[in-house]
Amino acid sequence: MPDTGRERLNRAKVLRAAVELADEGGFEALTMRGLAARLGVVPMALYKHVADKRELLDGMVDLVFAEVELPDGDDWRTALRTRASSLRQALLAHPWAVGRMETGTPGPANLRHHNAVLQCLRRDAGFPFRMAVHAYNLMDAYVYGFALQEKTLAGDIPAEAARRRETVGDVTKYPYLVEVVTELAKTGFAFADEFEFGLDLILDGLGRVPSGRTPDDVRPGRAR
Amino acid sequence: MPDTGRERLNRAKVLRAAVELADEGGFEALTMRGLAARLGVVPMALYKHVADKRELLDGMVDLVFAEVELPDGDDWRTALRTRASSLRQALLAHPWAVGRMETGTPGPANLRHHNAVLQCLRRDAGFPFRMAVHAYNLMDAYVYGFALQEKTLAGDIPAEAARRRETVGDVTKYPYLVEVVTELAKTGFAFADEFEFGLDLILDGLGRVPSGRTPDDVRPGRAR
DNA sequence: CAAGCTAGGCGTACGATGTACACCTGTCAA
DNA sequence: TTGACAGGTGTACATCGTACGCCTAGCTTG
Repeated sequence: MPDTGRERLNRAKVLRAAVELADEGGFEALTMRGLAARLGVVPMALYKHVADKRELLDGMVDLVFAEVELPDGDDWRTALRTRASSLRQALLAHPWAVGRMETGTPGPANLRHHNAVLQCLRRDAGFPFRMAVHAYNLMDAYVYGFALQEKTLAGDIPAEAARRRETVGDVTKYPYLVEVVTELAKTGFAFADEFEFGLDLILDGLGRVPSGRTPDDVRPGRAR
Repeated sequence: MPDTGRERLNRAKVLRAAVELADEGGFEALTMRGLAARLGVVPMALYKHVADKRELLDGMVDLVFAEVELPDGDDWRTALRTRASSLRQALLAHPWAVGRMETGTPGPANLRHHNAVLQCLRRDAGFPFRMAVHAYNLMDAYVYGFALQEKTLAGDIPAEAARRRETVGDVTKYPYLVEVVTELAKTGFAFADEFEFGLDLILDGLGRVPSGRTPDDVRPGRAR
């Protein structure tokens, strides 16, 4: 008789536990066996709620999407800025999700999110279609890429840099690298500032491009 | 007697074969056993040339770095543009490397590359230190993020989009998403153009920021 | 209330993976 | 001639995802 004291499982509980597990131990800690253990259940029990590990991941990713603020109110630039920061925040809280947000089949939160961003670009910002696509791609590439760097460079840039001074070996061979390494070790490195610099530059650029007029394939500079 | 007809293995051959294997079959096809088979050798033979799989990957990544053009000659903007395009190209040819370029311990090609880019930013472009760091982070985040999108969205956006129309379900719920899906299915989607739009916008922004003067923490707009 | 359906647990088993460890054998230096 | 050693081999193990079948509590239905 399966101990009736414990509540029964359901999909939502499995997904939440999976997210917690991955948050705590990283992606490689997310194993069906480990997840089952955390839920006080035998591994195969999970497959009554999730088809396989890929589908599990899809569900987890959608939970992350659900955490991201939708662009709303304000003017479009601050709306976009807020959603970008929120997206970075979510990826920072769930590093295992970096590089997996757009894989697999999209869940409801995913769809809602993309629709909301597109609405902001088309309706609020008034970008012509092609321009909206450009803008969306640019911003997502930046945020995802930044999150990737932030994850792999793992926070402690100064420490990492110091440790790497030996790796560099012959100091005279890579003077500019050495400068970065020593300078950052001294002055530190704030990912948040770094992120905002790029985000502002991008939003400025998007604001500068003629929005309401040219219907197709606007390019900022580089006449060619 | 280990058949003397075949050449002996060495580290470089192992790395090259590993890259080929991953290029052809994707990252999950890169297994020690598969690699050994491709080299006509027993799995454990590889460990005479590579400490473990992580080190193997480090070596592979450095081969990719070696393929990336260094910024050189020209004015700094076209130099940076060239290296960014080249980096995207390399990541396109080796999708398994996306998200792994800055993990593990950096190899010689990696160090040389980063040093060269920093030299371009500091010496040629004349950016003050902090600004150079900002610029580098911004550009790498963009290129890496774009490569990530290009990899996960897997090329055939129109087909993908068409297939996804069913997934979206209630069309009235996500009108802007539907627009993108139908429109891209019709007009197609060129990653190359998309990439250049963002790259130009970023380079323009970097060119606009006062380079030679303010020594610290320059921000493009958004006075606060 | 009896019967039986079914959702949701459990146990066992299999193939794939990375790699530790011991062994074996040409090749070459002393 | 001999002995070290670089480099290939074979076996073995822990860990992973998951296929397949069983078992039972509790609800549905006559």
